[in-house]
Amino acid sequence: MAGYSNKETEEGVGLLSGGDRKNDTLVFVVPHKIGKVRYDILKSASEKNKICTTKTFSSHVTHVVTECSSKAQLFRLMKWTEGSPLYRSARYLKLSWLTDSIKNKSPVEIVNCHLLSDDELESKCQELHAAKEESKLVSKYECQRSTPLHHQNENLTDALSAVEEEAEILDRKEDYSRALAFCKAACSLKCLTKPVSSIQDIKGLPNIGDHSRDIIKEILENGFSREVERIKNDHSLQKKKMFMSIYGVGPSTARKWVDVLQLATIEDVINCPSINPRKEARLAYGIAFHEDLKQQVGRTTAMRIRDIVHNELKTLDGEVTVEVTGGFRRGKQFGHDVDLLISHPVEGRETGLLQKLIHRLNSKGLILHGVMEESTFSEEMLSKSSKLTPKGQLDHFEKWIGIMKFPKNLETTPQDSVRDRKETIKDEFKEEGKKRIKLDHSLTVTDHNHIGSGLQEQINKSFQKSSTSYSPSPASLPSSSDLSELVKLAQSEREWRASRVDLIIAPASQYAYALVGWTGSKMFNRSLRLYAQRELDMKLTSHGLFDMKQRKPIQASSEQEVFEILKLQYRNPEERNC
DNA sequence: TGGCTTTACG
DNA sequence: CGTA
DNA sequence: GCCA
Repeated sequence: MAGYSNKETEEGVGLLSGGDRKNDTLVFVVPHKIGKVRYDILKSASEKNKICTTKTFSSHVTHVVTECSSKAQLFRLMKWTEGSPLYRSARYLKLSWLTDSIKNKSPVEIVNCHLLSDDELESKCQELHAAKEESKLVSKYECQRSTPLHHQNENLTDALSAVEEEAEILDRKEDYSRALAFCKAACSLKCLTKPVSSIQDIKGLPNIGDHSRDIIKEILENGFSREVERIKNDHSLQKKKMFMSIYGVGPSTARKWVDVLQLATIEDVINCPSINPRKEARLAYGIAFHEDLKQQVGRTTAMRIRDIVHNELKTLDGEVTVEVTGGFRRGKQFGHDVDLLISHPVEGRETGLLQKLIHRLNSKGLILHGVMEESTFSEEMLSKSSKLTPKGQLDHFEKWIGIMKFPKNLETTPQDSVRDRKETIKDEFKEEGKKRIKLDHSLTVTDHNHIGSGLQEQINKSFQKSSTSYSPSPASLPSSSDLSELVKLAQSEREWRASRVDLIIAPASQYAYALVGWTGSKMFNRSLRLYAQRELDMKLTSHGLFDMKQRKPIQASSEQEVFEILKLQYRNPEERNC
């Protein structure tokens, strides 16, 4: 078929199929069903990408694109005759070929879904119907649905996320909620099992109103949204986004740096005399190690950090458990930080562990920077509306938020190691049932023992190899958080990579709730908590669940039990990627 | 038109 | 204000 | 912005 399209025209211009040379492509956009405004949008977008379009048919036309649903309909409309040699010379395609080409910035290869069907009756009707049925089944709360990490509508959710990000950075009060709205709209698309191909497909989806629908509609029709393109081309916004990727910088600081101080790069920040984060060490480390921290942590690295931490904990108490939570537990291959949930099967034996752990890690030179957070949590706080609860009488630390040094010589990522790990995790999920706690506290511990000891040897070797780069803090670290000192350290030859790590301690009684909370996603938790409050009159946190009617806390010993109490179908962590 | 998860810590 |  |  492709062979026939390689032919000579009157002017002797050789035409190749697939548009090997952009200049050879002339796209006839059939005006029927396409308004003037839309044609102008398509035309200017095409021209930007050096694709020529025309409103009139001629012998130079190489591609005919149309909104008509079949070739038969098109020929009837144009009053063409099927047999005419003139019309046979071009390819007959759906408009999606042009919009895909605009997205691709060059004519794309023609695939099956671009072809205009010959039949008037289409199987598409069926698809539409199925999609419509599906969207009716999308429930109101995100926590009632299965939301996989990868889905069928990433182009649309990316667009909505872009609008969401813009709202997050604007500093009007109502924008916070606008951002939430776009986030929810994207979530509704994430749980669909088929790509949205027509605006009909999103009829009945929750959380998609006028604005989101218009954005989706525009992308379906033209391949892009003018609002999203505007956001992508907003340089000031992009700078703020970049600054917000610094650990310790939020919307307010990013706005100040771009709008007031007129900074554009990390170098500008480092060299800006009016920025002196001496007071806030966290920010100084965030700026200095931005290169390290913006790079995503791989799954294998996350698991190794877990093993390192577990090894240290085992010297303190053999029964302690460590679980990787956060995005990795939901199946992500990369993450911006590593969340480790630490617990002990015996209630109370977890107290004081975190301090000792940090001390040990520090003495081995594995800690770059960190902040301990005290916990004042008590049962009454769940029920009490008043905020004044006196500080905990005991030194009780709930979490450590910091930056660890990960030895580069452990960074090797053999493929089978990755696969092994994935399977281990999957098995843990499968087993996760009635005997969750038991598994955590027996089988998994012994399982990791083996991996751990080999690792310990490697770490020990690293220490011997270069005692200077791993010498314990604070000896090798600048005593103050002087930014230029830290930048020097960050830019020096070092044998470790800085990684963001969160260590969280949970007593056995709170473990199930902590696991749900720290596994996320953030959106899943918001939805879960809103649902608990609205539908059950219960208050959910990462510490527990409180029944507001009975005025008493409700215990749970596994994630399954938490879902059960909340009258929700259980969702695997991989299904919580809202 | 009010509410949008949670809410303390550093 | 930023982080979880 | 979306919903009750």
